[in-house]
Amino acid sequence: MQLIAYLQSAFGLSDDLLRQIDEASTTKVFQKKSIVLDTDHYSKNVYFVQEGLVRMFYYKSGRDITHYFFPENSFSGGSESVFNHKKSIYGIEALETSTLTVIPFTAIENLATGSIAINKLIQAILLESLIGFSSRLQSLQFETAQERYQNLLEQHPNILLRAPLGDIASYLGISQQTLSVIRAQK
Amino acid sequence: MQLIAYLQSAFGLSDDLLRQIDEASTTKVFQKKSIVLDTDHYSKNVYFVQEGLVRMFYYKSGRDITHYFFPENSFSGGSESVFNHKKSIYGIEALETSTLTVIPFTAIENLATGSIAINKLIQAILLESLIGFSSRLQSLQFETAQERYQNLLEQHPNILLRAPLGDIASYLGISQQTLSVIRAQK
DNA sequence: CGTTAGTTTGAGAGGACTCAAAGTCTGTGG
DNA sequence: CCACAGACTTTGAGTCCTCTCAAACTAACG
Repeated sequence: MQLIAYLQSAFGLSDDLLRQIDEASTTKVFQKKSIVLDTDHYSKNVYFVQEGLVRMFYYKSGRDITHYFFPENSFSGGSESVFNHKKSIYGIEALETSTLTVIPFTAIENLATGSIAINKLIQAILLESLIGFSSRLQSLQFETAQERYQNLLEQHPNILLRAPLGDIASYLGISQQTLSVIRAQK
Repeated sequence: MQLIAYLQSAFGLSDDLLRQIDEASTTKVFQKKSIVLDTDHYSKNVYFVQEGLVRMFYYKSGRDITHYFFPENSFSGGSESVFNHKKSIYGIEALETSTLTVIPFTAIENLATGSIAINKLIQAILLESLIGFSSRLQSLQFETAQERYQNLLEQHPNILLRAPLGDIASYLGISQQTLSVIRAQK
């Protein structure tokens, strides 16, 4: 789905706001395995995944860790760095050839100074992100690797099919070998 | 510090808004070990800790888990349930006799329909909460129990002194016994 | 069809858990 | 002011999950 259509259906923004967002944004195709956004850069962009699958990742002690997967019709962008003015430790990689709409967040911020609706949109995105973190936290703290895999399998079976095992392992917080073992026993 | 003074210094809200928030809020003293908010209830209140220390907790498989500690000058309240309309799994307990200001979030929401500044306040609270979760997640995923304890010791040494070990252990995501062992060796 | 990335398998090690029991602290009633 | 009960903390033994290191497979791509 296209960004504007999505915003309209999910948030019911006025035509005028939609037009302004549309004008500020650009849509680009990223090849499979290409880097959409490097780690450790300043970036005030938000990416809307129109088509395809991307992963947000970062480096921790030299390892590549998957922070999150973003399939079609989702917003990706290092929340913290977009809202703060900090360097983002996160990078974004296209796992499939993907069509992304790049939205400069500064444009959203400008609109936000004059529109309550846009503020609500921002809050909705923040809240969604918060809920995601919260459930991730619970899962890491209380579930075994096995259970986490099982949940992913039930909730996002397509990701299992579309992303490399290594990326999934780091997303689940386990080593690739462990994931392999878990997957074998079933 | 009192809520209004805090809001003024941290967010620079207008006198008019401050007055409205003040009028909607009430301040109460909770005895040590008393329950400020039960788990599994609907609650649209936000609590500002003027004095004392409270912990937010929930039950997971029959165990009492500390979600977070809130010392003086911080806002407590089950973010997710305040913003959604869901039951909160979180409860709040006073670890010390504490003075709390209870703010009905509906009042904030009402003000938010007409004030960009209030929207920014809401976003700031959400963002802070997001950053907190994020660092918690990282810590759980990559640090050993030992390191997590060490960090808490460095960043919030007072909590170690003011809260029971069992509550701290569940906050760190380890058993009380393990925390005891870690604390002994050093 | 060979090179490289991705996945599986195995052995051994270590951290944290559980269950269990002993020891210490704290506050209340005598 | 002391003694005792209940809460809190420590210590120990044994177990299990997940990790690392290492090596063998397998699939993908030019």
